[in-house]
Amino acid sequence: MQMENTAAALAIADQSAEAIVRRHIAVGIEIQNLCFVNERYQRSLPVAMSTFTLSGDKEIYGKGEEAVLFFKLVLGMVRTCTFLKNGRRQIDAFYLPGNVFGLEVGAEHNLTAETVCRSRVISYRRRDLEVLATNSERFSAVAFSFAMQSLARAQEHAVLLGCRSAVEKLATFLTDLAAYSPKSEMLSLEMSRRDIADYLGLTIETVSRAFGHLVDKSLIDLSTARQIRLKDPEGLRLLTS
Amino acid sequence: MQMENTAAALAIADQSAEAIVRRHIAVGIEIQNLCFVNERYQRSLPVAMSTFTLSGDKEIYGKGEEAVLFFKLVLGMVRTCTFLKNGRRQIDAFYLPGNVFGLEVGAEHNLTAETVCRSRVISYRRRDLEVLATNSERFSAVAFSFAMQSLARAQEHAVLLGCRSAVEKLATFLTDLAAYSPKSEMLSLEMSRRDIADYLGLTIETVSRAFGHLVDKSLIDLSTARQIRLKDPEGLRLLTS
DNA sequence: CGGCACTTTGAGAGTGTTCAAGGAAGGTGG
DNA sequence: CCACCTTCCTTGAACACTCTCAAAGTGCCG
Repeated sequence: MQMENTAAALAIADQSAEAIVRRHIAVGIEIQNLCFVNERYQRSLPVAMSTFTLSGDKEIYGKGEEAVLFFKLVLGMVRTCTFLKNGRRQIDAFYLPGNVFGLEVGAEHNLTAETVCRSRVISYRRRDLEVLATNSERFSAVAFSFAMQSLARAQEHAVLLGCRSAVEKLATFLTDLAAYSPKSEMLSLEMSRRDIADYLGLTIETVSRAFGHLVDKSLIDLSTARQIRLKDPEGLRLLTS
Repeated sequence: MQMENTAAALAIADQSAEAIVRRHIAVGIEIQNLCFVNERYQRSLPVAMSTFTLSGDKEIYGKGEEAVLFFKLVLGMVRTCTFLKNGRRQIDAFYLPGNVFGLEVGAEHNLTAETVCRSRVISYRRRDLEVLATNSERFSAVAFSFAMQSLARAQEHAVLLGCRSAVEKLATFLTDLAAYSPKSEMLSLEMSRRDIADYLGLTIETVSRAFGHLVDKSLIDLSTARQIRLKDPEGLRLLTS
Protein backbone atom coordinates (compact mmCIF):
# COMPACT_ATOMS: atom_id res chain seq x y z
CA MET A 1 0.00 0.00 0.00
CA GLN A 2 1.57 3.24 -1.08
CA MET A 3 0.68 6.06 1.25
CA GLU A 4 -0.12 9.41 -0.28
CA ASN A 5 -1.20 12.53 1.47
CA THR A 6 -0.64 15.07 -1.24
CA ALA A 7 -3.26 16.77 -3.30
CA ALA A 8 -1.53 15.41 -6.38
CA ALA A 9 -2.89 11.98 -5.66
CA LEU A 10 -6.42 13.23 -6.03
CA ALA A 11 -5.66 14.75 -9.38
CA ILE A 12 -4.86 11.32 -10.76
CA ALA A 13 -8.44 10.23 -10.40
CA ASP A 14 -10.59 10.71 -13.46
CA GLN A 15 -13.26 13.32 -13.40
CA SER A 16 -16.36 11.18 -13.80
CA ALA A 17 -15.45 9.23 -10.70
CA GLU A 18 -14.95 12.52 -8.89
CA ALA A 19 -18.46 13.51 -9.77
CA ILE A 20 -19.80 10.32 -8.27
CA VAL A 21 -17.88 10.97 -5.10
CA ARG A 22 -19.16 14.45 -4.72
CA ARG A 23 -22.67 13.25 -5.15
CA HIS A 24 -22.39 10.47 -2.61
CA ILE A 25 -20.58 12.43 0.01
CA ALA A 26 -23.01 15.28 -0.32
CA VAL A 27 -26.09 13.18 0.23
CA GLY A 28 -24.27 11.23 2.86
CA ILE A 29 -25.89 8.81 5.17
CA GLU A 30 -29.33 8.81 3.67
CA ILE A 31 -28.56 7.57 0.19
CA GLN A 32 -25.76 5.16 0.86
CA ASN A 33 -26.54 2.12 2.90
CA LEU A 34 -22.92 1.57 3.62
CA CYS A 35 -21.91 5.13 4.22
CA PHE A 36 -22.09 6.14 7.81
CA VAL A 37 -18.78 7.85 8.23
CA ASN A 38 -19.65 10.79 6.05
CA GLU A 39 -18.28 14.27 5.95
CA ARG A 40 -20.39 15.51 8.81
CA TYR A 41 -19.27 12.81 11.22
CA GLN A 42 -15.76 12.74 9.89
CA ARG A 43 -14.92 16.09 11.34
CA SER A 44 -15.81 14.92 14.81
CA LEU A 45 -14.02 11.61 14.38
CA PRO A 46 -10.97 11.60 16.64
CA VAL A 47 -9.53 8.65 14.76
CA ALA A 48 -6.06 8.74 13.36
CA MET A 49 -6.65 8.15 9.69
CA SER A 50 -4.57 7.92 6.58
CA THR A 51 -5.51 8.15 2.94
CA PHE A 52 -3.90 6.14 0.21
CA THR A 53 -4.31 5.20 -3.43
CA LEU A 54 -4.00 1.73 -4.91
CA SER A 55 -3.97 0.52 -8.48
CA GLY A 56 -6.39 -2.19 -9.60
CA ASP A 57 -6.42 -5.78 -8.30
CA LYS A 58 -4.55 -5.00 -5.11
CA GLU A 59 -5.47 -6.61 -1.81
CA ILE A 60 -6.49 -4.21 0.96
CA TYR A 61 -6.86 -6.89 3.59
CA GLY A 62 -7.12 -10.67 3.53
CA LYS A 63 -9.61 -13.02 5.10
CA GLY A 64 -8.34 -14.00 8.52
CA GLU A 65 -6.19 -10.94 9.01
CA GLU A 66 -6.54 -9.08 12.27
CA ALA A 67 -9.22 -6.44 11.87
CA VAL A 68 -7.50 -3.38 13.30
CA LEU A 69 -8.59 -0.95 10.62
CA PHE A 70 -11.72 -0.39 8.61
CA PHE A 71 -12.03 1.67 5.46
CA LYS A 72 -14.02 4.11 3.46
CA LEU A 73 -13.79 4.24 -0.29
CA VAL A 74 -13.31 7.69 -1.80
CA LEU A 75 -12.67 6.90 -5.45
CA GLY A 76 -12.72 3.80 -7.58
CA MET A 77 -14.27 0.47 -6.69
CA VAL A 78 -13.59 -2.30 -4.19
CA ARG A 79 -14.81 -5.89 -4.02
CA THR A 80 -15.04 -8.21 -1.03
CA CYS A 81 -14.79 -11.91 -1.68
CA THR A 82 -14.13 -15.41 -0.41
CA PHE A 83 -11.83 -17.96 -2.01
CA LEU A 84 -12.84 -21.61 -1.80
CA LYS A 85 -10.55 -24.60 -1.74
CA ASN A 86 -11.84 -25.73 -5.12
CA GLY A 87 -10.39 -22.58 -6.67
CA ARG A 88 -13.68 -20.75 -6.98
CA ARG A 89 -14.24 -17.24 -5.77
CA GLN A 90 -17.48 -15.75 -4.52
CA ILE A 91 -17.71 -11.98 -4.61
CA ASP A 92 -19.87 -10.76 -1.80
CA ALA A 93 -20.22 -7.10 -2.71
CA PHE A 94 -18.92 -4.23 -4.78
CA TYR A 95 -18.31 -0.95 -2.98
CA LEU A 96 -18.77 2.48 -4.49
CA PRO A 97 -17.28 5.80 -3.40
CA GLY A 98 -18.70 6.74 -0.03
CA ASN A 99 -19.16 3.15 1.11
CA VAL A 100 -17.59 1.82 4.27
CA PHE A 101 -16.12 -1.68 4.34
CA GLY A 102 -13.97 -3.91 6.52
CA LEU A 103 -15.73 -3.15 9.79
CA GLU A 104 -15.91 -6.37 11.80
CA VAL A 105 -17.26 -7.51 15.11
CA GLY A 106 -14.81 -10.37 15.63
CA ALA A 107 -11.05 -10.25 15.82
CA GLU A 108 -10.51 -11.02 12.14
CA HIS A 109 -11.70 -9.92 8.75
CA ASN A 110 -13.93 -12.64 7.41
CA LEU A 111 -13.68 -11.61 3.78
CA THR A 112 -10.88 -10.42 1.51
CA ALA A 113 -11.07 -6.88 0.12
CA GLU A 114 -9.43 -5.93 -3.17
CA THR A 115 -9.49 -2.98 -5.48
CA VAL A 116 -11.34 -3.49 -8.76
CA CYS A 117 -9.59 -0.53 -10.37
CA ARG A 118 -7.39 2.36 -9.21
CA SER A 119 -8.95 3.42 -5.93
CA ARG A 120 -8.52 5.91 -3.15
CA VAL A 121 -9.25 4.75 0.38
CA ILE A 122 -9.35 6.24 3.87
CA SER A 123 -8.47 4.00 6.79
CA TYR A 124 -9.83 4.32 10.32
CA ARG A 125 -8.91 2.65 13.54
CA ARG A 126 -11.66 0.34 14.65
CA ARG A 127 -10.85 0.90 18.31
CA ASP A 128 -11.43 4.61 17.92
CA LEU A 129 -14.90 3.97 16.57
CA GLU A 130 -15.65 1.58 19.41
CA VAL A 131 -14.67 4.21 21.95
CA LEU A 132 -16.79 6.72 20.14
CA ALA A 133 -19.76 4.36 20.04
CA THR A 134 -19.69 3.73 23.76
CA ASN A 135 -19.73 7.46 24.46
CA SER A 136 -22.25 8.46 21.84
CA GLU A 137 -25.61 6.79 21.45
CA ARG A 138 -25.82 8.39 18.05
CA PHE A 139 -22.73 6.58 16.83
CA SER A 140 -23.80 3.25 18.23
CA ALA A 141 -27.19 3.59 16.56
CA VAL A 142 -25.51 4.42 13.27
CA ALA A 143 -23.21 1.42 13.62
CA PHE A 144 -26.17 -0.86 14.27
CA SER A 145 -28.01 0.61 11.33
CA PHE A 146 -24.94 0.10 9.14
CA ALA A 147 -24.75 -3.56 10.10
CA MET A 148 -28.45 -4.18 9.57
CA GLN A 149 -28.43 -2.56 6.16
CA SER A 150 -25.41 -4.63 5.17
CA LEU A 151 -27.44 -7.61 6.31
CA ALA A 152 -30.39 -6.67 4.12
CA ARG A 153 -27.99 -6.33 1.21
CA ALA A 154 -26.52 -9.77 1.80
CA GLN A 155 -29.99 -11.29 2.03
CA GLU A 156 -30.96 -9.73 -1.29
CA HIS A 157 -27.80 -11.20 -2.76
CA ALA A 158 -28.75 -14.64 -1.49
CA VAL A 159 -32.14 -14.34 -3.21
CA LEU A 160 -30.36 -13.34 -6.38
CA LEU A 161 -28.08 -16.36 -6.22
CA GLY A 162 -30.75 -18.83 -5.22
CA CYS A 163 -33.79 -18.12 -7.34
CA ARG A 164 -32.79 -16.74 -10.67
CA SER A 165 -31.61 -17.70 -14.14
CA ALA A 166 -28.45 -16.27 -15.68
CA VAL A 167 -30.31 -13.57 -17.61
CA GLU A 168 -32.39 -12.60 -14.59
CA LYS A 169 -29.26 -12.38 -12.48
CA LEU A 170 -27.55 -10.09 -14.94
CA ALA A 171 -30.66 -7.94 -15.36
CA THR A 172 -30.89 -7.55 -11.59
CA PHE A 173 -27.21 -6.70 -11.37
CA LEU A 174 -27.49 -4.00 -14.03
CA THR A 175 -30.60 -2.39 -12.59
CA ASP A 176 -28.99 -2.35 -9.15
CA LEU A 177 -25.92 -0.68 -10.60
CA ALA A 178 -28.04 1.83 -12.47
CA ALA A 179 -29.71 2.86 -9.21
CA TYR A 180 -26.35 4.08 -7.93
CA SER A 181 -25.18 5.61 -11.16
CA PRO A 182 -25.39 9.36 -11.76
CA LYS A 183 -26.68 8.94 -15.32
CA SER A 184 -28.73 5.85 -14.92
CA GLU A 185 -28.98 5.09 -18.67
CA MET A 186 -25.24 4.96 -19.25
CA LEU A 187 -23.27 2.49 -17.17
CA SER A 188 -19.53 2.14 -17.31
CA LEU A 189 -18.54 -1.14 -15.67
CA GLU A 190 -15.29 -0.99 -13.76
CA MET A 191 -15.33 -4.73 -13.10
CA SER A 192 -14.41 -7.52 -15.50
CA ARG A 193 -16.68 -10.28 -16.73
CA ARG A 194 -14.92 -12.55 -14.26
CA ASP A 195 -15.88 -10.25 -11.40
CA ILE A 196 -19.48 -10.18 -12.56
CA ALA A 197 -19.49 -13.95 -12.97
CA ASP A 198 -18.13 -14.51 -9.48
CA TYR A 199 -20.67 -12.08 -8.05
CA LEU A 200 -23.59 -13.79 -9.80
CA GLY A 201 -22.44 -17.36 -9.31
CA LEU A 202 -21.92 -17.96 -13.04
CA THR A 203 -19.05 -18.45 -15.49
CA ILE A 204 -17.69 -15.67 -17.68
CA GLU A 205 -19.03 -17.38 -20.79
CA THR A 206 -22.53 -17.50 -19.39
CA VAL A 207 -22.30 -13.85 -18.37
CA SER A 208 -21.16 -12.96 -21.87
CA ARG A 209 -24.04 -14.90 -23.40
CA ALA A 210 -26.47 -13.24 -21.02
CA PHE A 211 -25.21 -9.85 -22.21
CA GLY A 212 -25.76 -11.03 -25.75
CA HIS A 213 -29.26 -12.10 -24.88
CA LEU A 214 -30.10 -8.67 -23.47
CA VAL A 215 -28.68 -7.02 -26.58
CA ASP A 216 -30.73 -9.33 -28.83
CA LYS A 217 -33.86 -8.33 -26.96
CA SER A 218 -32.69 -4.71 -27.39
CA LEU A 219 -32.84 -4.02 -23.68
CA ILE A 220 -29.26 -2.73 -23.69
CA ASP A 221 -26.53 -1.58 -26.07
CA LEU A 222 -22.83 -2.29 -25.73
CA SER A 223 -20.55 0.29 -27.32
CA THR A 224 -17.59 -1.50 -25.75
CA ALA A 225 -17.76 -4.50 -23.43
CA ARG A 226 -17.81 -2.18 -20.43
CA GLN A 227 -19.84 0.72 -21.76
CA ILE A 228 -23.52 -0.09 -21.48
CA ARG A 229 -26.55 1.91 -22.44
CA LEU A 230 -29.83 0.85 -20.91
CA LYS A 231 -32.26 1.15 -23.82
CA ASP A 232 -35.20 -0.20 -21.85
CA PRO A 233 -34.70 0.06 -18.08
CA GLU A 234 -38.31 -0.94 -17.45
CA GLY A 235 -37.93 -4.05 -19.57
CA LEU A 236 -34.84 -4.94 -17.56
CA ARG A 237 -36.73 -4.46 -14.33
CA LEU A 238 -39.39 -6.91 -15.49
CA LEU A 239 -36.69 -9.56 -15.67
CA THR A 240 -35.78 -8.74 -12.08
CA SER A 241 -39.01 -10.50 -11.02
CA MET B 1 -51.73 -16.29 17.24
CA GLN B 2 -53.14 -17.96 20.29
CA MET B 3 -51.78 -16.43 23.46
CA GLU B 4 -50.86 -18.76 26.30
CA ASN B 5 -49.42 -17.88 29.64
CA THR B 6 -50.08 -21.06 31.55
CA ALA B 7 -47.55 -23.65 32.51
CA ALA B 8 -49.71 -26.17 30.69
CA ALA B 9 -48.58 -24.81 27.38
CA LEU B 10 -45.01 -25.77 28.06
CA ALA B 11 -46.02 -29.30 28.89
CA ILE B 12 -47.24 -29.73 25.34
CA ALA B 13 -43.72 -29.45 24.01
CA ASP B 14 -41.87 -32.70 23.57
CA GLN B 15 -39.00 -33.51 25.85
CA SER B 16 -36.14 -33.67 23.38
CA ALA B 17 -36.83 -30.14 22.25
CA GLU B 18 -36.88 -29.11 25.89
CA ALA B 19 -33.41 -30.50 26.30
CA ILE B 20 -32.15 -28.47 23.37
CA VAL B 21 -33.63 -25.35 24.86
CA ARG B 22 -32.07 -25.90 28.24
CA ARG B 23 -28.71 -26.37 26.60
CA HIS B 24 -28.93 -23.27 24.47
CA ILE B 25 -30.27 -20.98 27.14
CA ALA B 26 -27.63 -22.17 29.56
CA VAL B 27 -24.75 -21.48 27.24
CA GLY B 28 -26.43 -18.31 26.15
CA ILE B 29 -24.82 -15.64 24.16
CA GLU B 30 -21.54 -17.35 23.47
CA ILE B 31 -22.76 -20.35 21.54
CA GLN B 32 -25.65 -18.91 19.62
CA ASN B 33 -24.91 -16.25 17.08
CA LEU B 34 -28.46 -15.10 17.09
CA CYS B 35 -29.11 -15.32 20.79
CA PHE B 36 -28.47 -12.11 22.60
CA VAL B 37 -31.57 -11.88 24.72
CA ASN B 38 -30.70 -14.77 26.97
CA GLU B 39 -31.77 -15.57 30.49
CA ARG B 40 -29.25 -13.28 32.09
CA TYR B 41 -30.33 -10.23 30.15
CA GLN B 42 -33.96 -11.18 30.16
CA ARG B 43 -34.37 -10.52 33.85
CA SER B 44 -33.21 -6.98 33.40
CA LEU B 45 -35.29 -6.45 30.28
CA PRO B 46 -38.09 -4.02 31.15
CA VAL B 47 -39.97 -4.94 28.00
CA ALA B 48 -43.56 -6.00 28.09
CA MET B 49 -43.44 -9.47 26.61
CA SER B 50 -45.85 -12.23 25.84
CA THR B 51 -45.28 -15.88 25.12
CA PHE B 52 -47.30 -17.92 22.69
CA THR B 53 -47.33 -21.24 20.91
CA LEU B 54 -48.03 -21.81 17.22
CA SER B 55 -48.52 -24.98 15.24
CA GLY B 56 -46.44 -25.60 12.11
CA ASP B 57 -46.57 -23.50 8.94
CA LYS B 58 -48.05 -20.43 10.61
CA GLU B 59 -46.94 -16.93 9.72
CA ILE B 60 -45.46 -14.91 12.58
CA TYR B 61 -45.03 -11.75 10.55
CA GLY B 62 -45.07 -10.94 6.85
CA LYS B 63 -42.64 -9.05 4.69
CA GLY B 64 -43.61 -5.40 4.67
CA GLU B 65 -45.49 -5.49 7.97
CA GLU B 66 -44.65 -2.82 10.49
CA ALA B 67 -41.82 -4.05 12.70
CA VAL B 68 -43.16 -3.26 16.16
CA LEU B 69 -42.15 -6.52 17.77
CA PHE B 70 -39.21 -8.83 17.55
CA PHE B 71 -39.05 -12.40 18.77
CA LYS B 72 -37.07 -15.08 20.49
CA LEU B 73 -37.68 -18.72 19.74
CA VAL B 74 -38.04 -20.97 22.78
CA LEU B 75 -39.11 -24.27 21.27
CA GLY B 76 -39.48 -25.59 17.74
CA MET B 77 -38.13 -24.02 14.57
CA VAL B 78 -38.78 -20.90 12.54
CA ARG B 79 -37.83 -19.99 8.98
CA THR B 80 -37.49 -16.55 7.40
CA CYS B 81 -38.10 -16.29 3.69
CA THR B 82 -38.89 -14.17 0.65
CA PHE B 83 -41.52 -14.94 -1.96
CA LEU B 84 -40.78 -13.95 -5.56
CA LYS B 85 -43.27 -13.00 -8.20
CA ASN B 86 -42.43 -16.11 -10.22
CA GLY B 87 -43.77 -18.25 -7.37
CA ARG B 88 -40.42 -19.25 -6.00
CA ARG B 89 -39.46 -18.95 -2.39
CA GLN B 90 -35.99 -18.32 -0.97
CA ILE B 91 -35.48 -19.35 2.64
CA ASP B 92 -32.96 -17.07 4.26
CA ALA B 93 -32.43 -18.86 7.56
CA PHE B 94 -33.70 -21.44 10.00
CA TYR B 95 -33.87 -20.42 13.66
CA LEU B 96 -33.31 -22.75 16.58
CA PRO B 97 -34.41 -22.38 20.20
CA GLY B 98 -32.59 -19.45 21.76
CA ASN B 99 -32.30 -17.53 18.49
CA VAL B 100 -33.65 -14.02 18.07
CA PHE B 101 -35.38 -13.00 14.86
CA GLY B 102 -37.46 -10.20 13.43
CA LEU B 103 -35.33 -7.35 14.74
CA GLU B 104 -35.19 -4.66 12.07
CA VAL B 105 -33.60 -1.29 11.59
CA GLY B 106 -36.21 0.08 9.19
CA ALA B 107 -39.90 0.56 9.73
CA GLU B 108 -40.88 -2.78 8.18
CA HIS B 109 -39.95 -6.42 8.34
CA ASN B 110 -38.09 -7.23 5.17
CA LEU B 111 -38.62 -10.98 5.35
CA THR B 112 -41.53 -13.24 6.25
CA ALA B 113 -41.20 -15.44 9.34
CA GLU B 114 -43.10 -18.72 9.66
CA THR B 115 -43.04 -21.69 12.00
CA VAL B 116 -41.56 -24.86 10.55
CA CYS B 117 -43.22 -26.99 13.23
CA ARG B 118 -45.06 -26.38 16.52
CA SER B 119 -43.10 -23.60 18.14
CA ARG B 120 -43.06 -21.48 21.24
CA VAL B 121 -42.09 -17.85 20.86
CA ILE B 122 -41.51 -14.82 23.10
CA SER B 123 -42.27 -11.40 21.69
CA TYR B 124 -40.53 -8.17 22.68
CA ARG B 125 -41.25 -4.57 21.92
CA ARG B 126 -38.58 -3.16 19.66
CA ARG B 127 -38.98 0.29 21.14
CA ASP B 128 -38.15 -1.04 24.59
CA LEU B 129 -34.89 -2.46 23.30
CA GLU B 130 -34.05 0.80 21.59
CA VAL B 131 -34.56 2.70 24.82
CA LEU B 132 -32.42 0.17 26.62
CA ALA B 133 -29.68 0.40 24.01
CA THR B 134 -29.42 4.16 24.27
CA ASN B 135 -29.02 3.92 28.04
CA SER B 136 -26.70 0.94 28.15
CA GLU B 137 -23.56 0.70 26.08
CA ARG B 138 -23.56 -2.99 26.81
CA PHE B 139 -26.88 -3.49 25.09
CA SER B 140 -25.98 -1.41 22.09
CA ALA B 141 -22.75 -3.37 21.67
CA VAL B 142 -24.69 -6.62 21.86
CA ALA B 143 -27.18 -5.35 19.29
CA PHE B 144 -24.35 -4.43 16.94
CA SER B 145 -22.71 -7.77 17.48
CA PHE B 146 -26.00 -9.51 16.78
CA ALA B 147 -26.39 -7.68 13.50
CA MET B 148 -22.82 -8.35 12.38
CA GLN B 149 -23.05 -12.04 13.16
CA SER B 150 -26.30 -12.24 11.23
CA LEU B 151 -24.41 -10.58 8.40
CA ALA B 152 -21.61 -13.14 8.52
CA ARG B 153 -24.25 -15.86 8.40
CA ALA B 154 -25.95 -14.35 5.36
CA GLN B 155 -22.59 -14.05 3.60
CA GLU B 156 -21.84 -17.70 4.24
CA HIS B 157 -25.22 -18.52 2.81
CA ALA B 158 -24.42 -16.55 -0.34
CA VAL B 159 -21.22 -18.56 -0.78
CA LEU B 160 -23.22 -21.73 -0.35
CA LEU B 161 -25.70 -20.68 -3.02
CA GLY B 162 -23.12 -19.34 -5.45
CA CYS B 163 -20.26 -21.80 -5.53
CA ARG B 164 -21.47 -25.28 -4.82
CA SER B 165 -23.04 -28.30 -6.44
CA ALA B 166 -26.21 -29.88 -5.12
CA VAL B 167 -24.38 -32.55 -3.13
CA GLU B 168 -21.94 -30.01 -1.69
CA LYS B 169 -24.83 -27.78 -0.70
CA LEU B 170 -26.59 -30.57 1.13
CA ALA B 171 -23.39 -31.73 2.82
CA THR B 172 -22.76 -28.19 4.03
CA PHE B 173 -26.32 -27.88 5.26
CA LEU B 174 -26.10 -31.12 7.24
CA THR B 175 -22.74 -30.35 8.82
CA ASP B 176 -24.00 -26.91 9.81
CA LEU B 177 -27.05 -28.46 11.39
CA ALA B 178 -24.94 -31.05 13.17
CA ALA B 179 -22.89 -28.27 14.77
CA TYR B 180 -26.00 -27.06 16.57
CA SER B 181 -27.36 -30.46 17.43
CA PRO B 182 -26.90 -31.94 20.92
CA LYS B 183 -26.00 -35.39 19.57
CA SER B 184 -24.19 -34.43 16.44
CA GLU B 185 -24.37 -37.89 14.86
CA MET B 186 -28.15 -38.12 14.96
CA LEU B 187 -30.09 -35.37 13.24
CA SER B 188 -33.84 -35.12 13.21
CA LEU B 189 -34.91 -32.68 10.53
CA GLU B 190 -37.93 -30.61 11.43
CA MET B 191 -38.12 -29.08 7.96
CA SER B 192 -39.50 -30.66 4.81
CA ARG B 193 -37.60 -31.39 1.62
CA ARG B 194 -39.27 -28.33 0.14
CA ASP B 195 -37.85 -26.18 2.93
CA ILE B 196 -34.38 -27.60 2.38
CA ALA B 197 -34.69 -27.10 -1.37
CA ASP B 198 -35.74 -23.48 -0.98
CA TYR B 199 -32.88 -22.87 1.44
CA LEU B 200 -30.30 -24.40 -0.90
CA GLY B 201 -31.68 -22.97 -4.14
CA LEU B 202 -32.60 -26.39 -5.54
CA THR B 203 -35.72 -28.42 -6.30
CA ILE B 204 -37.07 -31.08 -3.97
CA GLU B 205 -36.20 -33.79 -6.48
CA THR B 206 -32.59 -32.70 -6.59
CA VAL B 207 -32.45 -32.58 -2.80
CA SER B 208 -33.86 -36.08 -2.64
CA ARG B 209 -31.29 -37.32 -5.14
CA ALA B 210 -28.52 -35.61 -3.21
CA PHE B 211 -29.63 -37.47 -0.09
CA GLY B 212 -29.54 -40.67 -2.11
CA HIS B 213 -26.04 -39.85 -3.27
CA LEU B 214 -24.81 -39.35 0.30
CA VAL B 215 -26.41 -42.65 1.32
CA ASP B 216 -24.78 -44.46 -1.62
CA LYS B 217 -21.40 -43.12 -0.52
CA SER B 218 -22.33 -44.31 2.99
CA LEU B 219 -21.76 -40.89 4.49
CA ILE B 220 -25.21 -40.92 6.09
CA ASP B 221 -28.08 -43.28 6.94
CA LEU B 222 -31.76 -42.48 6.68
CA SER B 223 -34.00 -44.43 9.05
CA THR B 224 -36.89 -42.25 7.95
CA ALA B 225 -36.72 -39.31 5.58
CA ARG B 226 -36.20 -36.96 8.52
CA GLN B 227 -34.08 -39.11 10.80
CA ILE B 228 -30.47 -38.95 9.73
CA ARG B 229 -27.41 -40.61 11.14
CA LEU B 230 -24.07 -39.14 10.14
CA LYS B 231 -21.93 -42.20 9.52
CA ASP B 232 -18.93 -40.22 8.37
CA PRO B 233 -19.02 -36.58 9.55
CA GLU B 234 -15.47 -36.03 8.37
CA GLY B 235 -16.30 -37.31 4.92
CA LEU B 236 -19.22 -34.91 4.82
CA ARG B 237 -16.99 -32.03 5.83
CA LEU B 238 -14.65 -32.79 2.94
CA LEU B 239 -17.56 -32.11 0.59
CA THR B 240 -18.03 -28.75 2.33
CA SER B 241 -14.89 -27.57 0.52
C1' DC C 1 2.51 -2.91 -35.35
C1' DG C 2 2.73 -6.79 -32.22
C1' DG C 3 1.59 -8.84 -27.95
C1' DC C 4 -1.34 -9.60 -24.21
C1' DA C 5 -5.46 -9.77 -21.61
C1' DC C 6 -10.20 -9.73 -21.99
C1' DT C 7 -14.37 -10.92 -24.33
C1' DT C 8 -17.16 -13.41 -27.51
C1' DT C 9 -18.72 -17.46 -29.90
C1' DG C 10 -19.26 -22.41 -30.83
C1' DA C 11 -19.91 -27.35 -29.84
C1' DG C 12 -20.46 -30.93 -26.67
C1' DA C 13 -20.92 -32.67 -21.98
C1' DG C 14 -22.72 -32.43 -17.41
C1' DT C 15 -25.84 -31.03 -13.96
C1' DG C 16 -30.16 -29.74 -12.36
C1' DT C 17 -35.06 -29.13 -13.69
C1' DT C 18 -39.45 -30.57 -15.26
C1' DC C 19 -43.04 -33.67 -15.71
C1' DA C 20 -44.93 -37.91 -14.37
C1' DA C 21 -45.74 -41.85 -11.60
C1' DG C 22 -45.04 -44.81 -7.74
C1' DG C 23 -44.14 -45.53 -2.73
C1' DA C 24 -43.89 -44.41 2.24
C1' DA C 25 -45.53 -42.12 6.34
C1' DG C 26 -48.82 -39.91 9.28
C1' DG C 27 -53.55 -38.66 10.50
C1' DT C 28 -58.56 -39.52 10.59
C1' DG C 29 -62.65 -41.93 10.84
C1' DG C 30 -64.93 -46.09 10.97
C1' DC D 1 -56.98 -51.48 15.22
C1' DC D 2 -57.33 -51.18 10.44
C1' DA D 3 -58.50 -48.95 6.04
C1' DC D 4 -58.35 -44.97 3.73
C1' DC D 5 -56.68 -40.61 2.45
C1' DT D 6 -53.61 -37.01 2.14
C1' DT D 7 -49.18 -35.33 2.13
C1' DC D 8 -44.51 -35.98 1.60
C1' DC D 9 -40.72 -38.31 -0.44
C1' DT D 10 -38.47 -40.99 -4.03
C1' DT D 11 -37.47 -42.54 -8.66
C1' DG D 12 -37.39 -42.35 -13.70
C1' DA D 13 -36.93 -40.22 -18.31
C1' DA D 14 -36.59 -36.32 -21.25
C1' DC D 15 -35.34 -31.74 -21.51
C1' DA D 16 -33.19 -27.15 -20.60
C1' DC D 17 -29.74 -24.60 -18.88
C1' DT D 18 -25.21 -23.78 -17.57
C1' DC D 19 -20.49 -25.35 -17.70
C1' DT D 20 -16.34 -26.84 -19.98
C1' DC D 21 -13.13 -26.79 -23.47
C1' DA D 22 -11.54 -24.68 -27.55
C1' DA D 23 -10.80 -21.08 -30.78
C1' DA D 24 -11.49 -16.70 -32.73
C1' DG D 25 -12.26 -11.78 -32.15
C1' DT D 26 -11.53 -7.22 -29.81
C1' DG D 27 -9.33 -3.61 -27.46
C1' DC D 28 -5.45 -1.76 -24.99
C1' DC D 29 -0.66 -0.80 -24.23
C1' DG D 30 3.87 -0.76 -25.15
